Amino acid sequence: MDTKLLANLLYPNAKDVNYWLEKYPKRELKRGAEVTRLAPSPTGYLHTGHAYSALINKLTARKTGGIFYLRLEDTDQKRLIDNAGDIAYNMLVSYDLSPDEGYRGDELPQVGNYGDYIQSKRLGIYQSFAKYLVEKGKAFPCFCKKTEGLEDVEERRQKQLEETGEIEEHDPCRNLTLDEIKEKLASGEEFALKLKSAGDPNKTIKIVDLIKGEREIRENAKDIVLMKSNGIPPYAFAHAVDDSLMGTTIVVRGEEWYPSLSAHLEVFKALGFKPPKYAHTPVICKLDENGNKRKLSKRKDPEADVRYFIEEGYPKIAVIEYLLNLLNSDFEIWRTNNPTLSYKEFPFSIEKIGSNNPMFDFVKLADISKNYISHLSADEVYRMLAEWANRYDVEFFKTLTENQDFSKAVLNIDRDTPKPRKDISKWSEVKHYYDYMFYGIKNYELDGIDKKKLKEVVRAYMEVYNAEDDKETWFARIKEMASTLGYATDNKAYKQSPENYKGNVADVCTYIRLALTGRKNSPDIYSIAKVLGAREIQRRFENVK
RNA sequence: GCCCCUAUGGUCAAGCGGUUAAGACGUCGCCCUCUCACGGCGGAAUCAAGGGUUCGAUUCCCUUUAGGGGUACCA
Repeated sequence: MDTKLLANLLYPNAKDVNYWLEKYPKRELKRGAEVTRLAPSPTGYLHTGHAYSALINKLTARKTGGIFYLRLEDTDQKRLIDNAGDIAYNMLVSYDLSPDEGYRGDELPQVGNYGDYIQSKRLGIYQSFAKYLVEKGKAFPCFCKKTEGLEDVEERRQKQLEETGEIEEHDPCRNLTLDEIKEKLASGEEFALKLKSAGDPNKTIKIVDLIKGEREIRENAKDIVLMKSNGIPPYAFAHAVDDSLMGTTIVVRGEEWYPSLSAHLEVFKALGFKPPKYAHTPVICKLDENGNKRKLSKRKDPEADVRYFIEEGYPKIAVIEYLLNLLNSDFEIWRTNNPTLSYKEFPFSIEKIGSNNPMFDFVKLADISKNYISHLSADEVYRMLAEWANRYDVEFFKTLTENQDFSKAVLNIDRDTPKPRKDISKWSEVKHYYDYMFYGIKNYELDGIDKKKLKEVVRAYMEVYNAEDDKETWFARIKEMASTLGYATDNKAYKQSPENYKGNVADVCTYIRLALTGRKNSPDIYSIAKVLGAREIQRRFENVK
């Protein structure tokens, strides 16, 4: 068969591949520098798994002095969603995972010399390489009726299995003669371009996966589709062409790609390109209703969308550190040893990524987040909280910003100490946590409380309260008052013979706390009183008395 | 069905032929304490099962089981 003729027949207008090869010369980078990329499909949101990959990519590029770029894989027209590219880019930026190169949202121009970074804008490039493969006799047109989605394929495969007992991997159209092809073309039949696989499934090839290590996989033998009949390449071909031309050195992708690796490798080989290194990452899972592990799913799990964490008000760094902890489990040890360093200083290693699919753990996330927040200053907390509230709780934002000093004072309670409180894990919790500070007391937690004693204590305390007291005199005063009312001021004495007392000083404090906050538990009441101020305190006492 | 991946406490996991099997979260108890947190101390809890290989297996091999993924003109 005259493949040159065929190639011209199929792609009469395609440029020679050398045009592109010259346009996109090899990157000049220092030794060891890795070029990584995130290549999401713009389908409406950025998956938590994307953030996870992006982190690996970004850290690897930074560590080696390389480049991390963003490419949009919009080759499936059925699933495209408006603005999805923007969403993806903005999410990366907001998590401090901005790409160094590539697509930057619909507003900003792309950066880098290897664009376009949107696949649908690269059709000419794919055509050239498709034509090249035809010329080399490594690809052929297939005129079979195209299938529409998974059901069709399953049906066809099932039928094939029943008829022949096995699934034919080589496509019958690879045997079409030039005349037959010409005829079909002339009658206007659409064609898909398929790889004429030269692989032998009984042979294996050795590969090295950065995460899985050395492996042997079967050679590909499937005549996979290189160009769909609509002229757009599917993932496999676009991947090989783009990552070669763009100079990607490490492809980080989910483990779900691992089974198709041999096919991808064959495409690289056919193209005459050296394949990149691969890192197939574990997939983040969760436990479903039936107790089974399963992949985080966009439809069922809100946490599959990274925007969820922002909406809930988890600090971005906390989310990143949680992910990092999943990636390299020694991160935690490093973190405790280096409590003030940025996670960016952590010696991240792709090889240390485990191969188990981790379960997403909100409790752990909350813990990391609480630790992170506890180390922030009141100013920082205020800033981040206000930023969050401004978008997600406007009413609270108003309250918060109406009196900045007061808000900051509230947020500073038990904060500026060697052992700061760790009780806030996300911004959406704060309003409820401190509602008695911002909104007054709606209702009192009175179950199990002796109201007579409560009133008695509050009345007595009103008499002796002095807003000028420092903490020690403040407490001394409470003790004194407690004592005259018949409460124990010494815990041990109280424990030994509780019958001699009305209660102990802890109970007295509980009454005061109740009057001040409406709650039985709260941060330090001395600080709370200070922040509330003398007038407000009097008011609150009056309410209870 | 076929192919691939994975398997250490409830969760995340160190480990890479000989260990009292780290650590973190959670959980439980105690201490500290004006409550709650924080902090400190301590406890309970793990090598999926069965075969090999070996002087010796959590570690290497096989089988089973379980879970995940793939088997698309989706990525």
